[in-house]
Parts: sequence; C-alpha cells; structure tokens
Amino acid sequence: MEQTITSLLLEHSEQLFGMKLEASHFQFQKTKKELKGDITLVIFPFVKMLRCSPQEAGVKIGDFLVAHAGFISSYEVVSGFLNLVVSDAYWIEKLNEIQSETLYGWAKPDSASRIMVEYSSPNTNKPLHLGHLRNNFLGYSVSEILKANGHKVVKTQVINDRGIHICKSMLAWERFSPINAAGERETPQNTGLKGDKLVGKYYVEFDKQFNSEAKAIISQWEQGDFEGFSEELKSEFLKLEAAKEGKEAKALKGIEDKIKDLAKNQTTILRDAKEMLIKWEARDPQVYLLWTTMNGWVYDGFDVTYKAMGVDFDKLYYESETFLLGKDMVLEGLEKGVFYRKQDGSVWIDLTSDGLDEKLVLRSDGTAVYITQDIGTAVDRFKDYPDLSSIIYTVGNEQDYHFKVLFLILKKLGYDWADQCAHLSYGMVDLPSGKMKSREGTVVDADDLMEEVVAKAAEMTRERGHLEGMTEEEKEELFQLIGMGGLKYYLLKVDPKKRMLFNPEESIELNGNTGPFIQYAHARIRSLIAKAGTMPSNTIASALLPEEKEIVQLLSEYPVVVKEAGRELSPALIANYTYELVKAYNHFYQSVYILNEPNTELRELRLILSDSVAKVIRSSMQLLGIRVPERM
RNA sequence: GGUCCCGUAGCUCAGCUGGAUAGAGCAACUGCCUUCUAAGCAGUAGGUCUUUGGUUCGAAUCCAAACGGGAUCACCA
Repeated sequence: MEQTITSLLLEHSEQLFGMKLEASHFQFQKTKKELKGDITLVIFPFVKMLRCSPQEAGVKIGDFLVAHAGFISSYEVVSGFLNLVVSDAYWIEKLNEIQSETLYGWAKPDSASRIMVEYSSPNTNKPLHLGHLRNNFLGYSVSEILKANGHKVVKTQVINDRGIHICKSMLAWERFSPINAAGERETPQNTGLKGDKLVGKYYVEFDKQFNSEAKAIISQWEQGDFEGFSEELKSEFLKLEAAKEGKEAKALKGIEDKIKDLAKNQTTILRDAKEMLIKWEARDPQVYLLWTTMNGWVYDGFDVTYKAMGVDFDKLYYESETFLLGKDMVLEGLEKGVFYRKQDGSVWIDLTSDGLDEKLVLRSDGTAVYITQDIGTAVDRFKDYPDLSSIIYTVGNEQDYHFKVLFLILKKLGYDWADQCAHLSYGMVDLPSGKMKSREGTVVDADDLMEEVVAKAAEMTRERGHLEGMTEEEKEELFQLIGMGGLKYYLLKVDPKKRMLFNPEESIELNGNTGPFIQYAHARIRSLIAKAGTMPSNTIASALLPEEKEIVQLLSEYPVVVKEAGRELSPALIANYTYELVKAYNHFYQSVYILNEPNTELRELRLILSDSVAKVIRSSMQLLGIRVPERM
C-alpha cells in the first residue's frame, strides 16, 4: 500500500508539486492510536521544496489521494502529518487474500540463493550449556527465516574434535577412571552416564589434578626450592614475586595468574597431555582408538541434546578433517604476496593498513592455527556447494575480531564471496549471579535446564491445563512443547546482538511476553475453530470494528517482518511482532463475540480473522523453531 | 594502553534508515470468569532515554567528548 501511494504520487508529482520528487522523500508510519487514520505520511520532507506550509501540502496530497487512490477514504492533517484513512473494503479484501494463502508471508521456496548457516560448533570435551542453547536456537531460527525468504539453506557446524583440550579428557580418563569388577574403566554403558557428561567429568578431573600439581609447584617455589627447574624459570618467578609488592588487588591477580601459568607449564600432567596430542597427530593407533571411542560417546550424548533442542544439521565438518585445509591457501597467498614469511618460518599477514594488527596464519613449525583452518574450511565449503552465496557464522561476539580478520583475509585472497559472508555475532548470556564460569561451576547445563523447564511446564499445565481426554503420551508431548517453547522464546525474543540476562524464574513464566502466552492464544483459537465446525472460505463483511481492523493491519505487516528478520538475521523481530499480534487478538477476543455472534456475516468475518491469526502464529513460531498446540 | 560493543521505568527488554505526548512484560495496586480456554482482559502508578556539547524545522535515534559496564588485542580455540 505504501508503495502504491508512493508511486502514485511520484507519477503525478509534476502536476501536483510542479517538480520531480524522489521516493526517499516518502516516510510512512502507522498512525498513532489516539488519532483518526490508519497510515500516516510525514509531510515535513516536502515542505522545504514546495515552499508552502505543512498544512497546505498535506491538504493537497490528501485531496489528491482521496480522488485517485481508491482505498483512501478520507484524511486529516495534524501538525505536519497526513493521516490517511483506508477504507474498510481494502482491509477486508486484504484479509480474504491472507486467508487464501497457505504460506502467507513467505517467499516462494528456492526462489533465492543458497546460504550456509553455521551454528553450535561445540568442543567435544564437555557438555553443552546455556550459551550453546542461545547459539543453537538462533542458528536454527535464522535458517528457518532465511528459508522463509526463499533461500536454500545448508545448516552446518564444525565440530571441534581435536586439540589439547580433547587430550586432557582422554588422559584423565585413562589415568583416573576407576576399574570395575569386569576390569573396565567407566563407560556410558557401565555407568549409565550420558557420553558427553562422562567425558566432561574427566575434563574437570584433569583440571583438578592439573591445578593441584601446579599449586604444589608454586608452594615449592615459594619456599625457595627450585630443584629440577631451570635458572631461567627461577629468575622469572622471582621477578614476578617481586612485582607483587605494593600492587592493587586487580594487578596483583594478574601477576598471580602469570605465576600460575608458569607453574602449570611445568606440570607433568600437561606435558603428558601434550605428548598425547603429538601422538594423535602422528596417528598413534592406541591414542587414535581412545580418541574415536571417547568422541563417539560425546556424539551420542550431543545427539540426545540436539534432539531435545529440536535442532538438526544438513552437513557436518570435523576439525580433525579440516585443520590442515588452510595450509594450501596460505602457501597460495604467500605466492600472491598477501602473506609474508618471517625469519623463523612463521607466516603472517599485515593488516595494519586496515586498522588491525599483524596476524599469524601459520606457526613456525608449519602447523595450522585456528584461523588457518577457518580459511580452508570456508574455501572448501564453497567447493562443496558451488552455488553457495554466503556463509553465516553464528558465533559469540567475543570472536568479533577473529571474523573481521577472517573475512578480510578471504577478500585479500581474491574471494569475492567474502563480502557476502557474515558473522551473526550474538551477546553472551549472563546469570543473575553474574557471568557463567566453568571453573566456578556456575555453568547452566543444557540438558538439565531443558529437563527443568519441561518439568515446570508439566506441573503448571497439570494445574490449569485442559488435559481431559489426552493420553499420557500426548500430555508428555504437550509439556515438552510448552517448556521448550517457553525457553526458546525467552532466548530468542531479545536482539541477538545484545548481551542478555538469563533469569531462571522468568524463563519458565507463562504470563506476559512469553512463549506459552503465544501458544495459549493459538490453542484458544484452534479450539474455537474446532467448535465452529466449518470454516467459511471468505468474508463478505463490509465494515470493521477498530479491534478487527487493528488485527488485519498487523496481519498485513507479517511479510514485511519476515523480510526484515531475514535481512537483519534477527528472530527477535519475529518474536516481537507475534507478541503484538497476540496482544491485539486477545483484546479483540475479550471484547467481541465470535462463535456466539448471532449475525452470520460478522461471525464468519471473525472466524476468518481468528483463523488467519492462528495461521500467522503457527508460521511465525515455526520460524523460531517453536511448536504450537491445538489445546493446552 | 589500542580497537570494538553496550548504557531507555525498581528489574528484563521494544523503540525500523531522525518525526507527533518514549512503549511492553515482570514486580506493586484496582477491577472483570452462570457466553467462545482467566496461561486472558481493562485500568492505576512508575522516565532528566548515563552526562555534556554539536548537527536541524525536529534527536532515545546521527556526530564528538566524558563517565560507567563488557569483549578483544596469543606460534589458544
């Protein structure tokens, strides 16, 4: 409609204003609630050019639109704003249109380019936590939103399955696992523990031993005993000790951390883990077997977690298979002069002219670093999917710098698609008690949290839900749907870019701006429709109540919101929109009769309105990965 | 220290490329279930949009600085 008005006015701008106007002059907004009208054109931008008062300009445009745009029935000019009243006939036609479309608001499937969305990408040494939940829900939802915008989407992750951290769990398991009567160490099978939890347990165990060994070394040093340590180390330690003198708490902690690092590097347990990594890289059969076994446990555990989350992937990349990929790119770039080699053999890129630093891309021993692999993986992905237009990396904002560098390097290597790639950088999730810290045990486990929200949903639904006639299985399904819906909505309703606070109590709330609030509205409508029996295919009503018009207006905005969410990669826009729609519907529901409306024409109108709202709720929630119930 | 992000009601968040009197939810207080699901609705109260300058018809929004919070700057990932 805004476009129709704009082009109409542009077309006649010479006869109306005596000059050519530009589309950018047209600013529309929804008319304020208290005022008469549906849509408002801001007049100010024209005033200067037209050399007349806002009032005159408004009247001129208003008169013209009433005469030439069929759907504008009247107007009012209020202090520089032209408030246009759109005829009810227009909105009713709009409603019929919405009702007739099955995939209302979505672009034609496969009508746009192929995009890869990467999300999750966990380490295989510990279980998934609350931060991963935000990551996964976001990545999944953005994938759905892109599909709704016509894109073909490849959901992917790169699994961080190698490196020193993996060796730590492996070593700890080998060394510290108790051996049972059958002569076996702990396994998921003989303990009943979820695989990722079991491996995570040994990662923690490693850290414990690691720390106590380091502590022992420090106290040895503190007593002046440097037996078995180099002179260099001794002087380094003494230097740091001396630096502690007279320092404030914050600086003191920094120094103590440095001392700790110093000691940690001297522990035998770390040396052993590093040795294991070298063996792994050399494909030592024993280490390799241990590695595949323990990773297998983790994958089994992750599968369970992903299933509960309701997310999935189309293609997996494993770091163990990709970590060498970037090396060729680096050598190629070296030839092109994009990179340069230092005396010690390490390879770097100088990004200082782009306002960044120098960045290492290959170690002096020729091994790959994190970014080397990312370069290789990106190129590889475009080879795997030749029609790929972009990769979207759903990764926390602590890696903003990394991706800035990555995209810049890819660009310098001559890959034009680098400009299309994006870092969907999301903020950290904080707890009321502060930051999540694995060392302090304040990490919220993903499985535990999901179990908790579902249990809470069950409790509350049993209290007040409409469960008669449902089988136990159906009830469980419903509790799952409500609990997970609440959790997902809670994590997705805030702008992804922003750091957010996770309040456990609020996350299981059922009232207000929550998932269950929206699900409830859907259930109410569905039950209404079930009672109605038949659904009319269109309405022949000729007038709308304000409550009804409000809803049609909101419904008509849905396609715009879907587009916007796709452009911004923001599920929050979908969530907020749906919340507005539901609020408007609830208001309408409470103020008029629907089924009980005696006038057939009105009843049909309201039924269609309700049905369309349910449809858009279902559709928008699908974009968030949230299911909606028929009853609750 | 360099770079980047953030600062809106007691709390958690909306506020699109500048537009009318800054909005929701939670918490507090008032009402509404013998008509379609009260996980709902209607209402009251709550604000110097961190501060100070600038840009202009007009600033929560754009620019600059200050203050406060966070991230990052590894031959870690």
